[in-house]
Amino acid sequence: MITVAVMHSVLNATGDTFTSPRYVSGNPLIVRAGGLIVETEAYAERDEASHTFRGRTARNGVMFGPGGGLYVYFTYGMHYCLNITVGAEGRGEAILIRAIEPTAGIAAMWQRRYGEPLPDAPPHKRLVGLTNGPAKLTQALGVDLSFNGRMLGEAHRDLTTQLYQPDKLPNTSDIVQTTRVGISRAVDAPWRWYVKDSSWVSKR
DNA sequence: TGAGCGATCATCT
DNA sequence: GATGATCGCTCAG
Repeated sequence: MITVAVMHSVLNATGDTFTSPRYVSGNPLIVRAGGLIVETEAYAERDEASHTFRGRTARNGVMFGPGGGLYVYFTYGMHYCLNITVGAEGRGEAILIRAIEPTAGIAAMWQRRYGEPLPDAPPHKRLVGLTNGPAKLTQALGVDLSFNGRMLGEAHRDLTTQLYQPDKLPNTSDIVQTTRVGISRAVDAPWRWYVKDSSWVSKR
């Protein structure tokens, strides 16, 4: 239930100071970027696929914190992934944000992802590629290890969630529940959810 | 269009 | 020393 609630939220991030010659004339801007969460995975404490399965370590300590914390980890030598803790303090539970549908700060996300200004007529395929994966969205939002251990809504380089048009929430029938991606253990646990009709879902 | 694979390093065994 | 909650490029079909 918590996972589905997270999926009904908009994720916003105030990334690093960002300068683009196209949008800024001489002065750097703080850019707020974000999007509707359209794909998530849940990881529980006694879950073989979870970082918390073997107990608390220096790396996964944030996952044992109170709900609403940000657990960011570095993987494959080059990627960051973002989780939001959801369990009570002492329980290693979190939700991996796997994809968002951009709603704000698209120019900033484009610059971060592709290293170039947003073109006048951006190809749909590249718009989707901005944030249709856990490491893609962290790159687009400017999320790195400096966010690890912070709480949602914390000031300065913060990350927040808010309900997206509460009167227009998608029906639960529009949400698909299925197995998680890219794991080698507990592969049958149906702990991934995504918005059925969103182009930004990483894998169907 | 999909399979295969290299990149690259923190973390854990 | 091995592995990984990934991504993007290349190549074959």
